Amino acid sequence: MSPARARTSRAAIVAAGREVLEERGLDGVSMASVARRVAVRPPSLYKHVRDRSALIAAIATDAANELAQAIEAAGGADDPPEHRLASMAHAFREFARRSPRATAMLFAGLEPGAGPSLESLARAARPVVDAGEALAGPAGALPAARALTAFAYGFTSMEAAGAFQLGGNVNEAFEQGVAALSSGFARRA
Amino acid sequence: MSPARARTSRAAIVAAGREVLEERGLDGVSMASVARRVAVRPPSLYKHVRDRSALIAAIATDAANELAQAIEAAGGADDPPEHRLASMAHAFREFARRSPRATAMLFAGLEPGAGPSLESLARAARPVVDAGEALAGPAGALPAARALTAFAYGFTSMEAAGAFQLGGNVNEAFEQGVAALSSGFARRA
DNA sequence: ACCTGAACACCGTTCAAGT
DNA sequence: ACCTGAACACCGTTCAAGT
Repeated sequence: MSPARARTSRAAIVAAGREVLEERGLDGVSMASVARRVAVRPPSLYKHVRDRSALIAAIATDAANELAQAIEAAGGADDPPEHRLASMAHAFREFARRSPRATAMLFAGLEPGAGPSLESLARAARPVVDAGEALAGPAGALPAARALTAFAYGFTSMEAAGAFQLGGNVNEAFEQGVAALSSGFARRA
Repeated sequence: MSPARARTSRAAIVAAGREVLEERGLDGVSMASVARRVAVRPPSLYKHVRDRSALIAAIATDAANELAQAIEAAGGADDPPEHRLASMAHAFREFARRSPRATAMLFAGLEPGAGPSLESLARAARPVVDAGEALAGPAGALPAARALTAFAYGFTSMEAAGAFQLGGNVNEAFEQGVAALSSGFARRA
């Protein structure tokens, strides 16, 4: 009559997984560590996620959706496209600083099946492509969006990895890169 | 009098590790799989590398040195800096296509201690900074080099991850991105 | 001086048994 | 319907014993 009530949920498991990911890295996201955090034994997780790689994929998709939301919020105004792109690039960088390891998961080519869902990534890409079209016209939209996304991701990823060891003003390099790409693609419109 | 002669070497182990890395991914680089490839039992590896994370770091450093060589070769001529930068960006992209998983290791922020040596990365960065200085002057050299490296890395990483799903001409986006960054930073010189 | 088998702790996963 | 302990295969690592 009272079959065992759920003591956790898929959402709680994914959220716990994201915490562990940022604290201990991807290797630290074990079924044991996540189960401990939601106060359950490891085998119980299999009632909510298929296996560890499905859990990793769910964590990545969760992060992608949060990123999409941040980018939508930043790109919504009807400013000139250069401003929207700069503001989305900033939002991306802030997300990457909050969630560096999740950001790496979104782009850095995990094993097939362990990455975020394509829909969640497409949702994050849409506002960038829209602003790219406003900037560079229909033909230039996709290359412009790709270049800006690649730049923002590459930059923040190197930043998170501590790759900028030579001093200098890192913020300025980011600003100038975004500005250079914007004006470079705009000219071709 | 004839103590056991070495049946393998650190170099052979690192080379085997790089093969396994590209074939099966980072998770596939186990002490067991690498030992099998060099025809030795797992415990023997510990005579040549401290532990698995030191092996991963050695694989990353090996890849960084190969990348540095490719970039040095591409950036050597005394062409105008725009040409040198474009040619180094192409060399980077070719390396990333040959060794996609190693490339991800070089930039995508592994756990501390598992990344490539800083010297090997600095060696790869040097020719880019030099060309950046020729393009943008002493003050603009570092931002220009960082922006171009971030772009090239981000782009090839997304390419390897299959992130460019929307069709269109991917090569063209890469070319245009490099050109936009070059001219954007040159103008500020 | 390096290689090996045995051993240990740990993890992902399955499954029968609980409630 | 979900949770659990027990069990299995696998991996990283150590170490004493071989040559």
